[in-house]
Amino acid sequence: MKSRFAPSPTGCLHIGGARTALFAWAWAKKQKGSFVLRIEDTDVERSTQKSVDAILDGMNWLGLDYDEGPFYQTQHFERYKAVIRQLLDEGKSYYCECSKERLSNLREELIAKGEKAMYDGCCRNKGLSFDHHKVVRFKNPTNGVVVFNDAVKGKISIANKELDDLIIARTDGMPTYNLTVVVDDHDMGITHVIRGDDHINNTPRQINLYQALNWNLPEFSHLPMILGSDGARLSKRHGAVSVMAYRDAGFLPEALLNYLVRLGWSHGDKEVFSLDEIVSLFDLKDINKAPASFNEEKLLWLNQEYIKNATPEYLIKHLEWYLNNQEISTHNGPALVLVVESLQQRSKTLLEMVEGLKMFYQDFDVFDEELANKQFQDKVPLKALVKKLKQLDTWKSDEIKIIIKQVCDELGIGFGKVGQPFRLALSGNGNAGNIDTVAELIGEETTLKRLDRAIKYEC
RNA sequence: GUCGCCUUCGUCUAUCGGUUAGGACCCAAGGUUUUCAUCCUUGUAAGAGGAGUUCGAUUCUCCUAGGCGAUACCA
Repeated sequence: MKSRFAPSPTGCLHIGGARTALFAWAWAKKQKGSFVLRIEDTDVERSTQKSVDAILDGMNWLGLDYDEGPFYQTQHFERYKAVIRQLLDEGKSYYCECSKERLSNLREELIAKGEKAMYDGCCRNKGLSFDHHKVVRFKNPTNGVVVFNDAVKGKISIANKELDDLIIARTDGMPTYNLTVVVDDHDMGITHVIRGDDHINNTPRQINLYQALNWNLPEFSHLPMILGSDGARLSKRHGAVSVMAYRDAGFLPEALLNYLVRLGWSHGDKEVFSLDEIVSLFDLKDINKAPASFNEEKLLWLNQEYIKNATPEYLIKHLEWYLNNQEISTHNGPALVLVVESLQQRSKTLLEMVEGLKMFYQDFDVFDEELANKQFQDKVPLKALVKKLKQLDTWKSDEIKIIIKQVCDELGIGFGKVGQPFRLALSGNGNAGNIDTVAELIGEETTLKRLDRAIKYEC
Protein backbone atom coordinates (compact mmCIF):
# COMPACT_ATOMS: atom_id res chain seq x y z
CA MET A 1 0.00 0.00 0.00
CA LYS A 2 1.27 3.41 -0.88
CA SER A 3 -0.19 6.89 -0.62
CA ARG A 4 1.16 10.27 -1.59
CA PHE A 5 0.89 13.97 -1.06
CA ALA A 6 1.38 15.88 -4.29
CA PRO A 7 1.37 19.64 -3.82
CA SER A 8 2.20 22.10 -6.54
CA PRO A 9 4.83 24.59 -5.41
CA THR A 10 2.94 27.77 -6.13
CA GLY A 11 2.78 28.98 -2.55
CA CYS A 12 3.35 27.89 1.00
CA LEU A 13 1.92 24.78 2.60
CA HIS A 14 -1.56 25.85 3.59
CA ILE A 15 -4.12 24.46 6.01
CA GLY A 16 -6.02 22.51 3.37
CA GLY A 17 -2.89 20.96 1.94
CA ALA A 18 -1.65 20.06 5.38
CA ARG A 19 -4.85 18.20 6.17
CA THR A 20 -4.70 16.32 2.88
CA ALA A 21 -1.11 15.41 3.65
CA LEU A 22 -2.05 14.36 7.18
CA PHE A 23 -4.80 12.03 5.99
CA ALA A 24 -2.61 10.46 3.32
CA TRP A 25 0.20 10.15 5.84
CA ALA A 26 -2.00 8.67 8.57
CA TRP A 27 -3.49 6.11 6.23
CA ALA A 28 -0.09 5.00 5.00
CA LYS A 29 1.20 4.66 8.58
CA LYS A 30 -1.94 2.86 9.67
CA GLN A 31 -1.59 0.39 6.81
CA LYS A 32 2.13 0.05 7.41
CA GLY A 33 2.51 1.26 3.87
CA SER A 34 4.64 3.94 2.34
CA PHE A 35 4.01 7.67 2.10
CA VAL A 36 5.41 9.57 -0.86
CA LEU A 37 5.98 13.29 -1.29
CA ARG A 38 5.83 14.43 -4.87
CA ILE A 39 6.22 18.01 -5.99
CA GLU A 40 4.02 18.74 -8.99
CA ASP A 41 6.01 21.46 -10.63
CA THR A 42 5.13 21.03 -14.27
CA ASP A 43 3.72 24.55 -14.37
CA VAL A 44 7.14 26.14 -14.62
CA GLU A 45 5.61 29.60 -14.87
CA ARG A 46 4.15 29.48 -11.42
CA SER A 47 6.35 27.01 -9.60
CA THR A 48 9.14 28.43 -7.45
CA GLN A 49 11.96 27.00 -5.40
CA LYS A 50 10.83 29.23 -2.58
CA SER A 51 7.49 27.45 -2.53
CA VAL A 52 9.19 24.08 -2.61
CA ASP A 53 11.23 25.05 0.42
CA ALA A 54 8.16 26.40 2.17
CA ILE A 55 6.30 23.14 1.63
CA LEU A 56 9.25 21.09 2.85
CA ASP A 57 9.56 23.33 5.91
CA GLY A 58 5.88 22.95 6.65
CA MET A 59 5.97 19.18 6.36
CA ASN A 60 9.02 19.08 8.53
CA TRP A 61 7.56 21.31 11.22
CA LEU A 62 4.38 19.27 11.31
CA GLY A 63 6.41 16.12 11.58
CA LEU A 64 4.81 14.49 8.56
CA ASP A 65 7.73 12.38 7.46
CA TYR A 66 7.70 10.77 4.05
CA ASP A 67 9.17 7.41 3.17
CA GLU A 68 9.94 8.34 -0.40
CA GLY A 69 10.73 11.59 -2.12
CA PRO A 70 10.53 14.41 -2.51
CA PHE A 71 10.18 13.61 -6.18
CA TYR A 72 9.89 16.36 -8.74
CA GLN A 73 7.76 16.03 -11.83
CA THR A 74 10.09 18.24 -13.79
CA GLN A 75 12.57 15.39 -13.56
CA HIS A 76 10.19 13.03 -15.28
CA PHE A 77 9.75 14.88 -18.53
CA GLU A 78 11.28 12.18 -20.65
CA ARG A 79 8.91 9.65 -19.25
CA TYR A 80 5.87 11.85 -19.86
CA LYS A 81 7.00 12.46 -23.42
CA ALA A 82 7.33 8.76 -24.00
CA VAL A 83 3.81 8.17 -22.74
CA ILE A 84 2.44 10.97 -24.90
CA ARG A 85 4.33 9.50 -27.85
CA GLN A 86 2.79 6.12 -27.15
CA LEU A 87 -0.71 7.56 -26.97
CA LEU A 88 -0.13 9.36 -30.24
CA ASP A 89 1.24 6.24 -31.93
CA GLU A 90 -1.70 4.20 -30.77
CA GLY A 91 -4.13 6.75 -32.13
CA LYS A 92 -5.40 7.59 -28.68
CA SER A 93 -4.24 11.18 -28.91
CA TYR A 94 -3.90 13.75 -31.62
CA TYR A 95 -2.32 17.08 -32.46
CA CYS A 96 -4.60 20.08 -32.31
CA GLU A 97 -3.94 23.39 -33.96
CA CYS A 98 -6.85 25.36 -32.54
CA SER A 99 -5.75 28.81 -31.40
CA LYS A 100 -6.49 30.13 -27.95
CA GLU A 101 -8.70 32.72 -29.60
CA ARG A 102 -10.81 30.11 -31.33
CA LEU A 103 -11.08 28.21 -28.07
CA SER A 104 -12.21 31.17 -26.02
CA ASN A 105 -14.69 32.22 -28.69
CA LEU A 106 -16.05 28.71 -28.73
CA ARG A 107 -16.41 28.78 -24.99
CA GLU A 108 -18.33 32.02 -25.01
CA GLU A 109 -20.61 30.78 -27.75
CA LEU A 110 -21.46 27.61 -25.92
CA ILE A 111 -22.09 29.36 -22.64
CA ALA A 112 -24.29 31.88 -24.41
CA LYS A 113 -26.29 28.97 -25.79
CA GLY A 114 -26.61 27.54 -22.29
CA GLU A 115 -24.44 24.58 -23.08
CA LYS A 116 -21.42 23.20 -21.34
CA ALA A 117 -18.18 24.86 -22.42
CA MET A 118 -16.16 22.06 -23.98
CA TYR A 119 -13.71 21.57 -26.79
CA ASP A 120 -15.63 20.58 -29.92
CA GLY A 121 -13.14 18.03 -31.22
CA CYS A 122 -12.36 20.18 -34.22
CA CYS A 123 -8.94 18.63 -34.87
CA ARG A 124 -9.78 15.16 -33.65
CA ASN A 125 -9.90 13.61 -37.09
CA LYS A 126 -7.64 15.94 -39.00
CA GLY A 127 -4.63 13.64 -38.66
CA LEU A 128 -2.37 16.62 -38.00
CA SER A 129 1.33 16.03 -37.56
CA PHE A 130 3.78 17.51 -35.12
CA ASP A 131 4.74 21.13 -35.11
CA HIS A 132 5.64 23.61 -32.43
CA HIS A 133 2.32 25.42 -32.43
CA LYS A 134 0.21 22.40 -31.73
CA VAL A 135 -0.94 20.87 -28.48
CA VAL A 136 -1.66 17.20 -27.94
CA ARG A 137 -5.16 16.21 -26.95
CA PHE A 138 -6.34 12.93 -25.51
CA LYS A 139 -9.21 11.24 -27.30
CA ASN A 140 -11.67 10.94 -24.48
CA PRO A 141 -14.35 8.31 -25.10
CA THR A 142 -17.44 9.98 -26.52
CA ASN A 143 -20.03 7.79 -24.94
CA GLY A 144 -20.55 5.65 -21.90
CA VAL A 145 -20.25 6.60 -18.27
CA VAL A 146 -17.22 6.62 -16.03
CA VAL A 147 -18.12 5.17 -12.66
CA PHE A 148 -15.82 4.86 -9.72
CA ASN A 149 -16.24 4.05 -6.10
CA ASP A 150 -14.74 6.79 -4.00
CA ALA A 151 -13.63 5.65 -0.55
CA VAL A 152 -15.20 8.65 1.09
CA LYS A 153 -17.90 9.87 -1.29
CA GLY A 154 -19.17 6.52 -2.47
CA LYS A 155 -20.24 5.87 -6.03
CA ILE A 156 -19.58 8.73 -8.42
CA SER A 157 -20.51 8.66 -12.06
CA ILE A 158 -19.91 11.13 -14.84
CA ALA A 159 -21.00 10.67 -18.45
CA ASN A 160 -18.24 10.79 -21.03
CA LYS A 161 -20.24 13.24 -23.08
CA GLU A 162 -19.58 15.75 -20.30
CA LEU A 163 -15.88 15.37 -20.87
CA ASP A 164 -13.94 16.86 -23.74
CA ASP A 165 -10.61 15.99 -25.28
CA LEU A 166 -8.22 17.35 -22.72
CA ILE A 167 -4.83 18.78 -23.54
CA ILE A 168 -2.05 16.51 -22.33
CA ALA A 169 0.87 18.43 -23.86
CA ARG A 170 1.16 22.16 -24.30
CA THR A 171 2.53 23.83 -27.43
CA ASP A 172 5.93 23.95 -25.76
CA GLY A 173 5.79 20.21 -25.24
CA MET A 174 5.23 20.42 -21.50
CA PRO A 175 2.83 17.79 -20.22
CA THR A 176 -0.18 18.88 -18.20
CA TYR A 177 -1.44 17.88 -14.80
CA ASN A 178 -3.97 15.20 -15.71
CA LEU A 179 -1.36 13.30 -17.66
CA THR A 180 1.47 13.67 -15.18
CA VAL A 181 -0.52 12.55 -12.12
CA VAL A 182 -1.64 9.44 -13.91
CA VAL A 183 1.85 8.58 -15.09
CA ASP A 184 3.49 9.23 -11.74
CA ASP A 185 0.82 7.56 -9.64
CA HIS A 186 1.19 4.53 -11.85
CA ASP A 187 4.97 4.54 -12.03
CA MET A 188 5.36 5.04 -8.31
CA GLY A 189 2.91 2.30 -7.53
CA ILE A 190 0.49 4.55 -5.68
CA THR A 191 -2.40 2.42 -4.50
CA HIS A 192 -4.36 5.13 -2.68
CA VAL A 193 -4.94 8.54 -4.17
CA ILE A 194 -6.06 10.77 -1.33
CA ARG A 195 -6.67 14.39 -2.33
CA GLY A 196 -9.09 17.29 -2.11
CA ASP A 197 -12.53 16.87 -3.62
CA ASP A 198 -11.85 19.71 -6.02
CA HIS A 199 -10.26 16.89 -8.02
CA ILE A 200 -13.42 14.82 -8.32
CA ASN A 201 -14.12 16.31 -11.71
CA ASN A 202 -10.65 15.40 -12.94
CA THR A 203 -10.93 11.81 -11.81
CA PRO A 204 -13.01 10.45 -14.71
CA ARG A 205 -10.60 12.01 -17.19
CA GLN A 206 -7.73 10.37 -15.39
CA ILE A 207 -9.54 7.06 -15.27
CA ASN A 208 -9.96 7.24 -19.04
CA LEU A 209 -6.25 7.86 -19.33
CA TYR A 210 -5.49 4.87 -17.10
CA GLN A 211 -7.66 2.73 -19.29
CA ALA A 212 -6.13 3.97 -22.52
CA LEU A 213 -2.77 3.02 -21.06
CA ASN A 214 -4.02 -0.32 -19.76
CA TRP A 215 -2.98 0.49 -16.24
CA ASN A 216 -4.60 -0.57 -13.00
CA LEU A 217 -6.61 2.04 -11.15
CA PRO A 218 -5.66 3.18 -7.67
CA GLU A 219 -8.31 3.64 -5.01
CA PHE A 220 -9.59 7.20 -4.86
CA SER A 221 -10.47 9.13 -1.71
CA HIS A 222 -11.70 12.66 -2.15
CA LEU A 223 -11.57 14.78 0.96
CA PRO A 224 -14.13 17.52 1.52
CA MET A 225 -12.82 21.06 1.38
CA ILE A 226 -12.04 23.24 4.35
CA LEU A 227 -14.09 26.40 4.36
CA GLY A 228 -13.66 29.69 6.13
CA SER A 229 -16.07 30.93 8.79
CA ASP A 230 -18.28 32.43 6.09
CA GLY A 231 -18.68 29.16 4.24
CA ALA A 232 -16.44 30.16 1.35
CA ARG A 233 -13.40 28.13 0.47
CA LEU A 234 -10.62 28.88 2.93
CA SER A 235 -8.39 31.62 1.58
CA LYS A 236 -6.10 34.39 2.65
CA ARG A 237 -8.91 36.76 3.44
CA HIS A 238 -9.95 34.46 6.28
CA GLY A 239 -6.64 35.18 7.99
CA ALA A 240 -3.72 32.85 8.34
CA VAL A 241 -3.85 29.93 5.91
CA SER A 242 -0.18 29.06 5.88
CA VAL A 243 0.87 26.30 8.22
CA MET A 244 3.97 28.22 9.20
CA ALA A 245 1.87 31.23 10.14
CA TYR A 246 0.42 29.04 12.87
CA ARG A 247 3.88 28.19 14.07
CA ASP A 248 4.62 31.91 14.13
CA ALA A 249 1.43 32.53 16.10
CA GLY A 250 2.54 30.13 18.81
CA PHE A 251 0.82 26.87 17.98
CA LEU A 252 2.27 23.46 18.67
CA PRO A 253 2.42 21.19 15.62
CA GLU A 254 0.55 18.39 17.35
CA ALA A 255 -2.24 20.77 18.29
CA LEU A 256 -2.63 21.85 14.68
CA LEU A 257 -2.50 18.25 13.51
CA ASN A 258 -5.06 17.23 16.12
CA TYR A 259 -7.33 20.06 15.05
CA LEU A 260 -6.92 19.22 11.38
CA VAL A 261 -7.57 15.52 11.79
CA ARG A 262 -10.90 16.31 13.44
CA LEU A 263 -11.94 18.43 10.49
CA GLY A 264 -13.84 15.93 8.43
CA TRP A 265 -12.92 12.91 10.48
CA SER A 266 -13.93 11.65 13.88
CA HIS A 267 -13.67 8.68 16.14
CA GLY A 268 -16.77 8.69 18.31
CA ASP A 269 -16.66 11.45 20.89
CA LYS A 270 -12.91 11.55 21.14
CA GLU A 271 -11.42 15.01 20.71
CA VAL A 272 -7.80 14.78 21.72
CA PHE A 273 -5.57 12.51 19.68
CA SER A 274 -1.88 11.97 20.06
CA LEU A 275 0.05 11.35 16.86
CA ASP A 276 0.13 7.65 17.68
CA GLU A 277 -3.60 7.61 18.23
CA ILE A 278 -4.22 9.37 14.94
CA VAL A 279 -2.27 6.65 13.21
CA SER A 280 -3.84 3.73 15.02
CA LEU A 281 -7.41 5.01 14.97
CA PHE A 282 -7.53 6.63 11.54
CA ASP A 283 -9.77 5.09 8.93
CA LEU A 284 -10.88 6.33 5.54
CA LYS A 285 -14.37 5.06 6.22
CA ASP A 286 -14.81 7.54 9.04
CA ILE A 287 -14.18 10.55 6.85
CA ASN A 288 -17.09 12.92 6.34
CA LYS A 289 -18.47 13.87 2.99
CA ALA A 290 -19.40 17.42 3.87
CA PRO A 291 -17.02 20.36 3.88
CA ALA A 292 -15.99 21.76 7.27
CA SER A 293 -15.45 25.30 8.46
CA PHE A 294 -12.18 26.22 10.03
CA ASN A 295 -12.69 27.44 13.58
CA GLU A 296 -9.71 29.04 15.22
CA GLU A 297 -11.28 29.06 18.69
CA LYS A 298 -11.28 25.32 18.86
CA LEU A 299 -7.73 25.20 17.59
CA LEU A 300 -6.81 27.60 20.36
CA TRP A 301 -8.48 25.40 22.93
CA LEU A 302 -6.60 22.36 21.68
CA ASN A 303 -3.35 24.26 21.69
CA GLN A 304 -3.95 25.21 25.29
CA GLU A 305 -4.70 21.58 26.13
CA TYR A 306 -1.39 20.56 24.63
CA ILE A 307 0.49 23.32 26.41
CA LYS A 308 -1.10 22.43 29.74
CA ASN A 309 -0.25 18.77 29.42
CA ALA A 310 3.20 19.01 27.90
CA THR A 311 6.36 18.73 29.95
CA PRO A 312 8.17 22.04 30.48
CA GLU A 313 11.20 20.55 28.76
CA TYR A 314 9.19 19.84 25.64
CA LEU A 315 7.75 23.34 25.62
CA ILE A 316 11.19 24.85 26.04
CA LYS A 317 12.33 23.01 22.96
CA HIS A 318 9.65 24.80 20.96
CA LEU A 319 10.01 28.05 22.88
CA GLU A 320 13.61 28.47 21.82
CA TRP A 321 12.61 29.50 18.32
CA TYR A 322 10.49 32.38 19.63
CA LEU A 323 13.09 33.34 22.20
CA ASN A 324 15.78 33.57 19.55
CA ASN A 325 13.45 35.46 17.28
CA GLN A 326 12.74 38.08 19.88
CA GLU A 327 16.28 38.01 21.19
CA ILE A 328 15.24 37.17 24.69
CA SER A 329 17.97 35.70 26.83
CA THR A 330 16.88 33.52 29.71
CA HIS A 331 20.29 32.99 31.19
CA ASN A 332 20.21 35.76 33.75
CA GLY A 333 17.15 34.85 35.68
CA PRO A 334 15.22 32.00 37.21
CA ALA A 335 15.40 28.53 35.69
CA LEU A 336 13.30 28.53 32.54
CA VAL A 337 11.69 25.24 33.50
CA LEU A 338 10.18 26.80 36.61
CA VAL A 339 8.94 29.84 34.76
CA VAL A 340 7.39 27.74 32.01
CA GLU A 341 5.73 25.55 34.62
CA SER A 342 4.19 28.61 36.21
CA LEU A 343 2.81 29.73 32.85
CA GLN A 344 1.48 26.48 31.46
CA GLN A 345 -2.03 26.86 32.80
CA ARG A 346 -2.41 30.37 31.56
CA SER A 347 -1.06 30.32 28.02
CA LYS A 348 -3.17 29.54 25.00
CA THR A 349 -0.19 29.90 22.71
CA LEU A 350 3.57 29.77 22.97
CA LEU A 351 3.59 33.41 22.01
CA GLU A 352 1.50 34.22 25.06
CA MET A 353 3.92 32.21 27.09
CA VAL A 354 6.82 34.23 25.72
CA GLU A 355 4.99 37.41 26.67
CA GLY A 356 4.43 36.00 30.13
CA LEU A 357 8.02 35.02 30.71
CA LYS A 358 9.52 38.33 29.67
CA MET A 359 9.00 39.84 33.10
CA PHE A 360 11.38 37.29 34.58
CA TYR A 361 14.25 38.10 32.29
CA GLN A 362 13.74 41.65 31.14
CA ASP A 363 12.90 44.86 32.85
CA PHE A 364 9.99 46.90 31.58
CA ASP A 365 9.98 50.62 31.00
CA VAL A 366 6.56 51.70 32.10
CA PHE A 367 3.58 50.46 34.05
CA ASP A 368 0.27 50.06 32.32
CA GLU A 369 -1.04 53.55 32.98
CA GLU A 370 -4.67 52.77 33.57
CA LEU A 371 -3.94 49.93 35.95
CA ALA A 372 -1.18 51.80 37.73
CA ASN A 373 -3.38 54.83 38.39
CA LYS A 374 -5.85 52.53 40.01
CA GLN A 375 -3.62 50.08 41.85
CA PHE A 376 -0.93 52.48 42.98
CA GLN A 377 -3.33 55.14 44.30
CA ASP A 378 -2.88 53.97 47.86
CA LYS A 379 0.78 53.39 48.65
CA VAL A 380 0.24 52.13 52.18
CA PRO A 381 -0.13 48.42 51.36
CA LEU A 382 2.94 48.44 49.15
CA LYS A 383 5.04 50.23 51.74
CA ALA A 384 3.96 47.82 54.44
CA LEU A 385 4.75 44.95 52.12
CA VAL A 386 8.23 46.21 51.37
CA LYS A 387 8.99 46.72 55.01
CA LYS A 388 8.09 43.17 55.87
CA LEU A 389 9.71 41.60 52.81
CA LYS A 390 12.99 43.22 53.71
CA GLN A 391 12.94 41.37 57.01
CA LEU A 392 12.44 38.03 55.34
CA ASP A 393 15.15 35.43 55.87
CA THR A 394 14.29 32.92 53.21
CA TRP A 395 12.93 34.15 49.91
CA LYS A 396 10.35 31.43 49.37
CA SER A 397 6.87 31.59 47.98
CA ASP A 398 5.12 30.30 51.10
CA GLU A 399 6.99 32.82 53.23
CA ILE A 400 6.06 35.59 50.85
CA LYS A 401 2.48 34.47 50.92
CA ILE A 402 2.42 34.63 54.69
CA ILE A 403 3.75 38.15 54.58
CA ILE A 404 1.06 39.26 52.18
CA LYS A 405 -1.52 37.80 54.54
CA GLN A 406 0.05 39.59 57.48
CA VAL A 407 -0.10 42.89 55.66
CA CYS A 408 -3.76 42.25 54.91
CA ASP A 409 -4.51 41.49 58.53
CA GLU A 410 -2.64 44.49 59.88
CA LEU A 411 -4.32 46.89 57.51
CA GLY A 412 -7.64 45.11 57.71
CA ILE A 413 -7.96 44.73 53.96
CA GLY A 414 -8.53 41.83 51.58
CA PHE A 415 -5.86 39.85 49.76
CA GLY A 416 -6.68 41.58 46.50
CA LYS A 417 -5.82 44.98 47.88
CA VAL A 418 -2.24 43.88 48.39
CA GLY A 419 -1.88 41.15 45.82
CA GLN A 420 -3.12 43.20 42.90
CA PRO A 421 -0.75 46.14 43.24
CA PHE A 422 2.04 43.69 44.03
CA ARG A 423 1.29 41.81 40.82
CA LEU A 424 1.26 44.98 38.79
CA ALA A 425 4.47 46.18 40.39
CA LEU A 426 6.27 43.03 39.31
CA SER A 427 4.74 42.53 35.87
CA GLY A 428 4.05 46.04 34.70
CA ASN A 429 0.83 44.90 33.09
CA GLY A 430 -0.88 42.81 35.72
CA ASN A 431 -0.58 39.59 33.76
CA ALA A 432 0.96 37.18 36.19
CA GLY A 433 0.13 34.02 38.00
CA ASN A 434 0.41 33.25 41.69
CA ILE A 435 2.01 36.35 43.04
CA ASP A 436 4.10 34.61 45.68
CA THR A 437 5.53 32.17 43.15
CA VAL A 438 6.24 34.98 40.73
CA ALA A 439 8.01 36.95 43.44
CA GLU A 440 10.11 33.96 44.40
CA LEU A 441 11.14 33.33 40.83
CA ILE A 442 11.86 36.93 40.08
CA GLY A 443 14.12 37.09 43.11
CA GLU A 444 14.44 39.33 46.11
CA GLU A 445 16.50 42.05 44.55
CA THR A 446 14.36 42.62 41.49
CA THR A 447 11.15 42.30 43.46
CA LEU A 448 12.17 44.99 45.90
CA LYS A 449 13.45 47.18 43.09
CA ARG A 450 10.18 46.97 41.22
CA LEU A 451 8.13 47.51 44.35
CA ASP A 452 10.16 50.60 45.04
CA ARG A 453 9.45 51.86 41.55
CA ALA A 454 5.75 51.27 42.09
CA ILE A 455 5.84 53.25 45.31
CA LYS A 456 7.49 56.14 43.52
CA TYR A 457 4.90 56.04 40.75
CA GLU A 458 2.96 59.27 40.52
CA CYS A 459 -0.68 58.75 39.77
C1' G B 1 -25.43 28.34 -17.88
C1' U B 2 -23.86 23.01 -17.63
C1' C B 3 -21.95 18.90 -14.85
C1' G B 4 -20.40 16.88 -10.11
C1' C B 5 -20.37 16.78 -4.82
C1' C B 6 -22.60 18.18 -0.24
C1' U B 7 -26.67 19.56 3.72
C1' U B 8 -27.58 17.30 12.32
C1' C B 9 -26.84 22.90 17.70
C1' G B 10 -23.26 29.45 15.71
C1' U B 11 -18.70 25.87 14.70
C1' C B 12 -16.42 20.58 14.65
C1' U B 13 -19.03 16.14 15.07
C1' A B 14 -21.83 11.09 17.16
C1' U B 15 -26.02 8.37 15.40
C1' C B 16 -24.80 2.36 10.93
C1' G B 17 -34.74 2.74 10.99
C1' G B 18 -36.98 2.82 17.16
C1' U B 19 -32.36 7.71 21.56
C1' U B 20 -35.45 12.73 26.38
C1' A B 21 -30.81 13.26 19.01
C1' G B 22 -24.98 12.41 22.51
C1' G B 23 -19.94 14.83 22.92
C1' A B 24 -16.43 19.03 22.03
C1' C B 25 -15.49 24.44 21.02
C1' C B 26 -17.89 29.08 21.87
C1' C B 27 -21.38 31.64 25.02
C1' A B 28 -24.09 32.11 29.86
C1' A B 29 -24.76 31.00 35.17
C1' G B 30 -22.76 29.01 39.66
C1' G B 31 -18.65 26.89 42.71
C1' U B 32 -13.19 26.60 43.96
C1' U B 33 -9.16 30.39 43.74
C1' U B 34 -5.00 36.03 46.00
C1' U B 35 -7.02 39.17 40.07
C1' C B 36 -6.66 36.34 35.63
C1' A B 37 -6.14 31.45 34.21
C1' U B 38 -6.85 26.40 35.54
C1' C B 39 -10.42 23.05 37.64
C1' C B 40 -15.66 21.42 38.82
C1' U B 41 -21.19 21.81 38.13
C1' U B 42 -25.23 23.40 35.29
C1' G B 43 -27.58 25.73 31.19
C1' U B 44 -28.78 27.74 25.99
C1' A B 45 -28.68 25.56 21.13
C1' A B 46 -29.65 21.11 15.65
C1' G B 47 -31.81 16.93 11.70
C1' A B 48 -32.73 22.91 4.91
C1' G B 49 -37.94 22.34 2.79
C1' G B 50 -41.48 18.96 0.47
C1' A B 51 -43.10 14.24 -1.11
C1' G B 52 -42.74 9.08 -0.70
C1' U B 53 -41.08 3.75 1.40
C1' U B 54 -42.11 1.84 6.45
C1' C B 55 -45.74 -0.04 12.16
C1' G B 56 -41.82 3.73 12.75
C1' A B 57 -37.55 8.00 9.62
C1' U B 58 -32.03 12.41 11.16
C1' U B 59 -30.94 7.58 9.02
C1' C B 60 -33.55 4.69 2.62
C1' U B 61 -35.66 6.95 -2.39
C1' C B 62 -37.19 11.20 -5.25
C1' C B 63 -37.96 16.49 -5.95
C1' U B 64 -36.85 21.58 -4.56
C1' A B 65 -33.72 25.08 -2.34
C1' G B 66 -29.05 26.48 -0.72
C1' G B 67 -23.71 25.85 -0.43
C1' C B 68 -19.17 24.29 -2.50
C1' G B 69 -16.39 22.53 -6.61
C1' A B 70 -15.29 21.85 -11.82
C1' U B 71 -15.95 23.75 -16.49
C1' A B 72 -7.71 26.54 -18.23
C1' C B 73 -2.02 25.24 -23.07
C1' C B 74 -3.26 25.80 -13.23
C1' A B 75 -2.71 21.94 -10.29
